[in-house]
Amino acid sequence: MSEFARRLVAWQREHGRHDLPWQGGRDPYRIWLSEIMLQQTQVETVIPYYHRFLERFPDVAALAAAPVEDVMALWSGLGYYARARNLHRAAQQVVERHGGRFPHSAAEIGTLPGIGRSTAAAIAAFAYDERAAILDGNVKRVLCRAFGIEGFPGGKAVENQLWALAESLLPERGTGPYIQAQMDLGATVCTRGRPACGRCPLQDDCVARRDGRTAELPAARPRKAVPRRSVRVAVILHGDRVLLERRPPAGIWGGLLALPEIPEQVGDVAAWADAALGVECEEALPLAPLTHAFTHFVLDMQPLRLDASRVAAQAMEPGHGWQPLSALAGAALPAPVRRILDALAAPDLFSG
DNA sequence: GATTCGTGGTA
DNA sequence: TTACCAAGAAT
Repeated sequence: MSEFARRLVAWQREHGRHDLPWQGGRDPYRIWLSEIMLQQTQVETVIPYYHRFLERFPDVAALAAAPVEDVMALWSGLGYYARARNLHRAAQQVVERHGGRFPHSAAEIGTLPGIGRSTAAAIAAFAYDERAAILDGNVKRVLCRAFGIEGFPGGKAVENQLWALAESLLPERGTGPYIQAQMDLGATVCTRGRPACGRCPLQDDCVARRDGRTAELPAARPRKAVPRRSVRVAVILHGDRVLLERRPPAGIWGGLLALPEIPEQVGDVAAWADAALGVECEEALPLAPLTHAFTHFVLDMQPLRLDASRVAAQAMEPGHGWQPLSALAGAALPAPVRRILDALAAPDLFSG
């Protein structure tokens, strides 16, 4: 075993994380679920979602048999909703193509939707002790600092270099504890800002530490201006219901329920609601605006409240998007839509 | 190879 | 306030 791996594993035994909800077992379903939820998402955010999801879908068969809408609802607020759609699709593939038995090799696991090279390796290592390297944000940061790797690690060239390095450092046995050690070190010691080098098992050999360059490695993503967009959305109320629309599968908030967007050129919003949605409304009243920041753009949202005076009976039938306000807690809503509707139910008395 | 996908935490 | 980005994958 390389000295690198030996020190990491020894450190992990003493100082790593051993009591996370998805640790301690070998159920590939639970490991898989945790790995998907943890993609680009921090541990503390995932934990409550993980428990709720397992309670509703205790195994891959239960997940495969569920309507995708139920899956999306349990993912509401977690972001990157394609993960939930892919998770559901993959569960159905496991049932149909693998007889309900999760595939046993990283190569096979990696063919399932939503599972790439790193996630496949993590599942295979934790569930089946397969010897396979991972390369997530933690590992990239640890390797870039320890070995003084230059260049943005999200770029293809540097990433290939890191994959090769990660493979070369793999111990012959005990991949699970080793990759857990890499992730734990990155998450708790070799952090992005203010790394705790004094507690690091690699400090004697770390290039970034030696050269005083922990703030420069790994290299930051190249700059890019973040575009800003603004949109008006309609909060149309009728009795105890609000009108929501199912977003198309692809694109932002794919498959979720959202507030209808008011086209930019519309002047008379009430007239638009009548013509476009078949809802006769009173005058539109502005609610508190909010800003929602995505990774790649910023969205300014101006919600307008409209009270429907008359709605076609057909439009009130199930499937037409009128959701009872009481059912929103379990609905598949994006975070800002949930925020707008929550404010509707409990207005912030101090906002003025 | 570059973009597109959420959300919340941190400095 | 702004910038950055976390157990990445798909296109």
